[in-house]
Amino acid sequence: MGRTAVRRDSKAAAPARTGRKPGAPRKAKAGNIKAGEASPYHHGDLHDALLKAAEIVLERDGLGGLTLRAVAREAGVSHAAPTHHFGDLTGLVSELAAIGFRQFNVAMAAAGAIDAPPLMKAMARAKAYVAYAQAHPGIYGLMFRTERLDMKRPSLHEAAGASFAGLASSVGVSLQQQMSDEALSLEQAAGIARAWSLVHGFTTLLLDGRLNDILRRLPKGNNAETLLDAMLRSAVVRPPGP
Amino acid sequence: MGRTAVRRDSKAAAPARTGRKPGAPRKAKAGNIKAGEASPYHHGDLHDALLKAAEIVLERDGLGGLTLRAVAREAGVSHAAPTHHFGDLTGLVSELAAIGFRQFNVAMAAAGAIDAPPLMKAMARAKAYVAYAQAHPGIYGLMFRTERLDMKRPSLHEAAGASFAGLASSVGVSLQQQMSDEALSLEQAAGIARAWSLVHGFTTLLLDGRLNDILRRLPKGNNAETLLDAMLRSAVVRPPGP
DNA sequence: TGATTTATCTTTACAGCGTCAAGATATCAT
DNA sequence: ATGATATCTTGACGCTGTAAAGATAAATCA
Repeated sequence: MGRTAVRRDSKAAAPARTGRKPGAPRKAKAGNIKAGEASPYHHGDLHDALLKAAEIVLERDGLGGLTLRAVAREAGVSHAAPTHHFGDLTGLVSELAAIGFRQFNVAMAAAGAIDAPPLMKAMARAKAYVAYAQAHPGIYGLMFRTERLDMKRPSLHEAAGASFAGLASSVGVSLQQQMSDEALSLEQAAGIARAWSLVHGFTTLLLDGRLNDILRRLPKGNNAETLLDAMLRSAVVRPPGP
Repeated sequence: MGRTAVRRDSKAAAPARTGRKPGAPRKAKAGNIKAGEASPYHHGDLHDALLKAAEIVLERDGLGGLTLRAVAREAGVSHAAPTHHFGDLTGLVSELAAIGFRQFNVAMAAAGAIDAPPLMKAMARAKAYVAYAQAHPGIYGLMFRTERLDMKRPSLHEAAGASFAGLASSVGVSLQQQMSDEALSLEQAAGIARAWSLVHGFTTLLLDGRLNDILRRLPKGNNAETLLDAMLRSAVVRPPGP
């Protein structure tokens, strides 16, 4: 009775969506929306469109601005549309993180493909690692924001696992040993932990602005990259010997 | 007009608060509430009580559960009470992070006070670093969740700066050089970045569960501590040479 | 002391959020 | 063609942060 509902959403949200009465003549074969047309009731490829919108929102408004409703607005659909495709916010965030891991894996594979002595290769990989994070700070942050992820999601679990495998193999742990769930020697494990901790720690500190004081006080001509270089040079990479 | 308000808060929130009509005989000198008494209108030391409540909520419900209203409920006050003391959620979170940095600084100072050769001291400090984070995972996470902090808050800025100073000095940068905002050599900066990245990276990976796979496959009798030990042993600590 | 100012806390209100349920619409299978 | 199913919208609810206004106690001052 005495309860007057108030509409709160979709104020100036999606353009050209209102005012289409039942029975509009939209056809639009799946996955092939003509540019410029008003959006049809069935989007066609909303799943991917939402993920792209999410990436835009994330890098534009930061993690705090990454909400289901903001993504829906960005994609021009109703606020509840994402639920159907991702279940909940954790689902969408997890899928976005999975995309990040896959992008990351591609970048790391490219960096590892060069022909160079082991030490040079290791440095190139480390630089590619940091470079990816700097190019996609929002996504990299997401990839390691465990409390907002569902690591059991197959796509995320797989992509993150591939990243880890790449890292391990670059430190000298054979792929065979990885797959078989075999035990690691303490030295092998330490090698993985050391390499990963060093580069991940540097990356997160850098992205979080925790190195700003250091960077500001560096000798002229230096920056985050040269600092990374110097840091890696000073961190001797020992081959995993017996 | 047709707008019926609905009460939504304080369902079974604070005990023994309702039913105290105007003119109750509470006196309670500031900062000295007798245990068991019903809470007075003026709490006396709500600022600290809220911070303690916040820490409880954080370690119990995680970062997602750390809300102004949850903290107010935990402290037994109205949902808007925290605003007066901290301005907004960022303010409260930042104060909590500042407390974390101060606790952390105490722990690190204790670890650095031992009498041992430099290498042993460095290892002891690193272990103390990780140990603090493991003992207070929620707070440690907060201390580095930059997007939720206001680093310009004096208390936080100061406490975080002290942490950094302690770190730098433990790597051989004189306090005098730090205070004077003097330039750092690339080697000095690399030394700081390397030590911090290594230990911070290990800590965050560990707390985020990213090392679980490694830990599970370690030889019998090993755990996160022995892995850290092995990692630090393999990371040669070079003295900051000229 | 008594009056007034100030600090502290509560109440009320509102918009944004995630999420569920129900309805509308388009595509697919038969 | 027709029924089933997938996709998307609408509406509602309780949660959140936060602003504004009211209530109460403490502090200050005459």
